[in-house]
Amino acid sequence: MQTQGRHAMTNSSQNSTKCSTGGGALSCPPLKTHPSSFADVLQLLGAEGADLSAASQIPMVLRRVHGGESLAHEGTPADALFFVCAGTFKIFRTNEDGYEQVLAFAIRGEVLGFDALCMDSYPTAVSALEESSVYVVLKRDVFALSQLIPSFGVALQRAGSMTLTRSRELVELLAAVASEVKLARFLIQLSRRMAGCGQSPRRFHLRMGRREIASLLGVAHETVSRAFSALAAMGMVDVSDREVEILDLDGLKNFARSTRRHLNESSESRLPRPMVQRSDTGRRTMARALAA
Amino acid sequence: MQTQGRHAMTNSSQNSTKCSTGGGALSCPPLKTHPSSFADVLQLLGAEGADLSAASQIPMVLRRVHGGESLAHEGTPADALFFVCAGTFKIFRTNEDGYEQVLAFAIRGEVLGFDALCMDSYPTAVSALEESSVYVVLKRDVFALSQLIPSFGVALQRAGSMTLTRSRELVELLAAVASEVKLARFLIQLSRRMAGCGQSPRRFHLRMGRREIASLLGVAHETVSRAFSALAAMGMVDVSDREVEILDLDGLKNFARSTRRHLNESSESRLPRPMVQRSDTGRRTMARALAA
DNA sequence: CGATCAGTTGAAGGGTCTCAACGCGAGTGG
DNA sequence: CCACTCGCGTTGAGACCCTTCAACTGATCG
Repeated sequence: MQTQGRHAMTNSSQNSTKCSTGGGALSCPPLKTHPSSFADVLQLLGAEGADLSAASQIPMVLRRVHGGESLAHEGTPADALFFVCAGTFKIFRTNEDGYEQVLAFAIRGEVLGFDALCMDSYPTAVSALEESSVYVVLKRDVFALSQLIPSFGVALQRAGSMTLTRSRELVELLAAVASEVKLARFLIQLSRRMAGCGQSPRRFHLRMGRREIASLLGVAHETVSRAFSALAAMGMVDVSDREVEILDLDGLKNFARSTRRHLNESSESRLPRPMVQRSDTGRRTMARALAA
Repeated sequence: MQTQGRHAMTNSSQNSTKCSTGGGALSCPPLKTHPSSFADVLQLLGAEGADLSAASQIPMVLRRVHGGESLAHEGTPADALFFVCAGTFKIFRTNEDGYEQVLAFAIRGEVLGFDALCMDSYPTAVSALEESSVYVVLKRDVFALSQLIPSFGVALQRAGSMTLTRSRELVELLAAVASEVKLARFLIQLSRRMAGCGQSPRRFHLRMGRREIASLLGVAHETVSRAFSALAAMGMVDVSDREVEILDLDGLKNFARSTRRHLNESSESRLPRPMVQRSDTGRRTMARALAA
């Protein structure tokens, strides 16, 4: 689907700060109230249903979020937690220079605002990249909810733990590789997450622009563009604007293993490496060789 | 204190994989058992004491960890959660090439193994950088403990949230700056965390080596060394091996604000920068000018 | 005391940033 | 309807920061 042209999402995924509501997390029209919402959230987070008749007085609404709309603003009072039901979100911070640093992308099943549990205001901003929906839980209700529905507390812990794992994977991605390898790892992570949501792991539509990917990966957006071209020239992927198809997943995974130092300081190397030769970095050579 | 020479911690902070216990988190001699341990942990995490007489059958021990010893190995079954009571830890992953990617450092008050809550085996390894101690809580007891001592569950959530916030700050650090700025931001974060533990925010002893800092920051260790020299030449810090003194915290913070693009896509620049001239990137110029 | 390792510094090369130009699509308003 | 504007994505060219290799110092340890 989505056979529309190049910038189909342009009008909705532009610079945020548009039609955001800011405060008042429950101020949007609730499409659904609490009879089965708890069950939905628990299923969303991968937990088994339990005695969820207890918490009938605690509000939990499904909120619809338009593309470009903000769920949370950096520095504003943090009153709610969100569970992504559908759509895509970006988590970011805005520098005082105006530079937008993307910290993560979130899709179905993930929790938003978990980093605000330990403080009074949101440390990061959240905005939707497309038409999305989230379950809203007020922070002041989290404790009671965890008491009344124990599996909710467990599921919340698991979701937070998962978010931390994702963030650590991102650190690993950012810290020690060349730009094409960064992009390859990013695509693999994305592919895994899409598969976890029942989507195709080989072919998907990027909800974010090149600039946002570049911000996440810590490179210039031109470099992301060049990296896409390089991966395509290597036959790993097929890219047409935001439509991505992974042609050679094994090759991509193998390429994503490239490290910065091809010969590192571990003296007694556990696995001897016979194929790397001196006087050549190896990674760029590998890319060029495969591209030729 | 610690007037010893350059590599005082060498024998204890060397390559890990030494006297690690691996499995069996409770297999070390417990120095203390549960009467007041819960109160200690709650205070450690910044929560107020509560009805902690309920959970007298749940084991919670204070485990001593020697420098270089591992608390968790990547991929081994995850059975426990740890709360740092004293000392310093590094969280890292080892690439199949043997390259050690540091993901975070942890000090007093932080939780270790939170990312393992959502899976069966530890996704990251943890080892001590110095003589340290942690409270050990078995994963299978976390649920019961949260039920019996509600403030424990809240404190655990807060600790996880804090860890996620730290990880996001690290992503921000890694993603978009030059090496000296990276180091400056790293030092500022470290300073803040030291202050949070009651230590001096201006003068402290680095528990980790240049290679480990370099791995965290995603640069070569020589670059870290040069960045230290550059910050010292700018008069920001005074560095003698692992002893660091921050001389000009305001200047350091100001310098840490430097972004990659000195003229970014925000049209109306709020702070005009008069000293940068064309045909020069500006950040290196700034460093050299201050160093001269 | 030789070996080893952490840390520093220098020199050369290359990958990335930055600036620039171009094509393209969408929205706007004449 | 169509020029116009705007933003996204791509590609090229030059400058430069970082990586890599190398050598050196100093300290620890067997």
